[in-house]
Amino acid sequence: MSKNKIISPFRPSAHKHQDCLQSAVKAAKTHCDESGLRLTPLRQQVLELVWQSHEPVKAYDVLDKLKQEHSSSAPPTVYRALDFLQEQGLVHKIESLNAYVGCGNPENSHSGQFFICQCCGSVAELDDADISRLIQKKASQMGFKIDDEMVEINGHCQECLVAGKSK
Amino acid sequence: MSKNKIISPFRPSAHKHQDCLQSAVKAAKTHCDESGLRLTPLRQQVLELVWQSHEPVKAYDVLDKLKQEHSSSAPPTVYRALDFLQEQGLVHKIESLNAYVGCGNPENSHSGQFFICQCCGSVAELDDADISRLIQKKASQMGFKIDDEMVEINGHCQECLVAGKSK
DNA sequence: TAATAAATGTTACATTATAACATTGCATTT
DNA sequence: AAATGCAATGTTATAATGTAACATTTATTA
Repeated sequence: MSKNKIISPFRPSAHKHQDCLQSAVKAAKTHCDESGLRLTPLRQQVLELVWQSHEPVKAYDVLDKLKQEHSSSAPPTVYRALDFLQEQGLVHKIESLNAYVGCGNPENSHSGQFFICQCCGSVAELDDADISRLIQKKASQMGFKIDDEMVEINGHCQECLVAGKSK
Repeated sequence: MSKNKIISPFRPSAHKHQDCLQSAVKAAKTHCDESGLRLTPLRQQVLELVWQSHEPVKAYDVLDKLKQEHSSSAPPTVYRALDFLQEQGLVHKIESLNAYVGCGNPENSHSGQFFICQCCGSVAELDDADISRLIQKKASQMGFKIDDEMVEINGHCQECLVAGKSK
């Protein structure tokens, strides 16, 4: 499989998002089954809430929605579920936004490169071996050993540019 | 001038840090003079506190130290100064740490790539054109227009690796 | 079934950051 | 020098993000 892949592209605003959500849940179930881990109803619900869109969502927004069906929810409820999902590569945290976004390819562990549209708020995720390799090379030149990469790029996606939005 | 440069290298633990601090303050003064901006005593003091080391410092740690000489300080005092210094490229925020680090090259505006040692906490900053160019190329392929890049790499620096620390 | 571990509930609090309005200080014009 | 305007700082309060610590419940296994 190519390592230069688009994990989650920018989506046309009218795409059939239900499919994204369903395949994410299915992948999560498969992953957890194979790893002997429990995708509990709570964890699945948090995963689904994160996958409500391709925009990163805030922990406290997830909490608010969670409370509607599950009144005992509190901050630790959400943070624990998000921590679990992150550890399993099912969601990523966008550090520059303090927000979380679903991962479209939990099969392969990766840190990902994120392109964040400041106009529509959507995020596209790449897992691009060229970028990783180059960063790795630069690190080696300094004698630096990489544990984890964070690449978050802010800008404007094609759809917003074409629409002439500027925000 | 080469664009592939190390803005701030990892420093030997015993380097003469006073020189780093002094040249940072001098560069800041020059920059503000040339731009008609005011490096007020407060802003300079915050800059100096950020430059106490090559480790990112937390806003509230800056605040605690500031209070010792300047008892009226409050969170907005520090955040305003940090915002000013960031806008002028005199400090960078490390998003993954919610912490701030001095910039060794405020002359040229840049977003920088940061290598963070999880052992000693030090940060090295690159402004590497190869990395920027590659990210730019990948963005173009998606029709994405970049406004700002954040690259934060966690790992272990050479000095810590040699010393066999693992933390 | 009892023991254990994992997950969730619950309360409290720590950390990070900003809003809103008041005051002060500096620069320019008169 | 006085009046004006704007930038900077002071001040209070609160919002937003995240965690510690311990109790309880649920699932798994001995």
